[in-house]
Amino acid sequence: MLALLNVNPSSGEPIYRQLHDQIVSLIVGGQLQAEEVLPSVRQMAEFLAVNPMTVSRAVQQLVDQGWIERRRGQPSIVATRTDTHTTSGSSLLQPKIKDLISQAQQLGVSLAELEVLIGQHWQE
Amino acid sequence: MLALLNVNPSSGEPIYRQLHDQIVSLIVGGQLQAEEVLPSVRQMAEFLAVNPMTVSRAVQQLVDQGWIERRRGQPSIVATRTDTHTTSGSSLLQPKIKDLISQAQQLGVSLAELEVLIGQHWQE
Amino acid sequence: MLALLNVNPSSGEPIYRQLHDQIVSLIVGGQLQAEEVLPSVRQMAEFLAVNPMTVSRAVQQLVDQGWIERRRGQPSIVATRTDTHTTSGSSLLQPKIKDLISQAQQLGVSLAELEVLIGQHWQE
Amino acid sequence: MLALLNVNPSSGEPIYRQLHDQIVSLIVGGQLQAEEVLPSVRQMAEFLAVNPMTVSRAVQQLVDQGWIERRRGQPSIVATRTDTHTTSGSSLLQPKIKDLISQAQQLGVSLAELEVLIGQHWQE
DNA sequence: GTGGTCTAGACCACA
DNA sequence: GTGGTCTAGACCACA
Repeated sequence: MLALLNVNPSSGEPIYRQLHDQIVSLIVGGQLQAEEVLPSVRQMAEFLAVNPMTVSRAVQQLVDQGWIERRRGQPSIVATRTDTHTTSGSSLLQPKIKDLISQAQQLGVSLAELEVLIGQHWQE
Repeated sequence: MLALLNVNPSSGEPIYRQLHDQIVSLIVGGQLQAEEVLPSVRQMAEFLAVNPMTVSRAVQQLVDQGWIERRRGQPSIVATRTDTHTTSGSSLLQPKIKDLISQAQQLGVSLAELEVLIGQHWQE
Repeated sequence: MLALLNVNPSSGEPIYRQLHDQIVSLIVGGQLQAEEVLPSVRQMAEFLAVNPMTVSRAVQQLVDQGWIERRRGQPSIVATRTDTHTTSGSSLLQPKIKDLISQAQQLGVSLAELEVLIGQHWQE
Repeated sequence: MLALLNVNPSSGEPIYRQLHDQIVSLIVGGQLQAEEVLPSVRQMAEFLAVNPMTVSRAVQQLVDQGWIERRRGQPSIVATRTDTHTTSGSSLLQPKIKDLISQAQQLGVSLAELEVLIGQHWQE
């Protein structure tokens, strides 16, 4: 599963947030199944070449939000499906969609034009 | 023109950038014509209830990028159209489109689904 | 407001959690009003003689849970009343009450006895 | 007796302590009689689906505190009643009562309200 | 001035 | 082995 993670320290996005979002995506996307064991914080930190605290912070948020369960002294696991997880992938996209649409409308770009633009970039 | 501006201080996006992007959009979208007079920094700051420094920073960037011209002792105006402005609306959308697509793909959302989602939000 | 805070580093309870719980109690208890400005992280850290990161962590959680709003470059404020805040004081007590009752019942202590015990300790 | 035990690994309370407190409660509450034979560490661990080391740690503490007696090659038993055990149920409740009261007072919940809340949860 | 991020390193509790 | 907490200190973005 480590191989599915990657992080860009020089992106504007904080590392802990990149990691958080990636793991959420993996869970919602189905690459990570409920009850599946996660690599330890130290393993992820070493693999990504970042400080364990940074990884821990991402994991902490995932726990707070109910995506991950920590078990004392044992590796963490993907939480069993609950209300939180009913989140469909599409609802995660919503903020970005709204943001894009409001900019497009302000620019006078039509829905049709926008869909063409998206189609063009989809393949890359 | 003030009425066209609005800003969300609790959004993740820095205020100065929100303001900058909105003004660019207004120019590219045609709501702001070349040579049109802009409100003063103070007026905008008061209207938006933000710190004048913040407005100033947005305006400074717009000047640096050639969107706005400052004239000694007189109100600033939208710059006369030059190379810089040939920017089409669609190229301004590009970063957000790329960002959206990469998240959608990670979530396993198909292009068709994405277009449906966008269609749904377009009307609001 | 600083004077309302205090923290015991040698308690088993993590400092950041003590602080978190105290601030929630102050909000729910009404000592902190909505929109009220909070001391800065650095001020609290200095007053409590703990590391700013520790304070920051408590505040971060409060933000995540909607109790506090952070505003870029400006002091944080108690969030305007929302769903989150509808929490009555009594619902915050619930976990401890349940825990106490289950131990009492296991010990064969009756409800009446338990209430006497609580009455005895209340004055102290 | 196994059926009287249960443990919640995702509770904040360490498992070994949950187990310890439960067994003490069973002894003080009279469900476990003096000289009564206890299940082996392995049996308890298997039944509760926890690490045997964890059970062992709880049992060790019970031995240290005189609640349980270990006998070479034979199952452990509940210790014969001695001074240690004169502990009344109510004194075991004391820490939790104090903790609950201090939180209630900070939240501005009155003694009367608290007793109503406890009454409500008692039946469940 | 405000808060946010990250690191390195120490030390602890739990299983 | 696992994760949790805390510190000291550096550096950055925003208002």
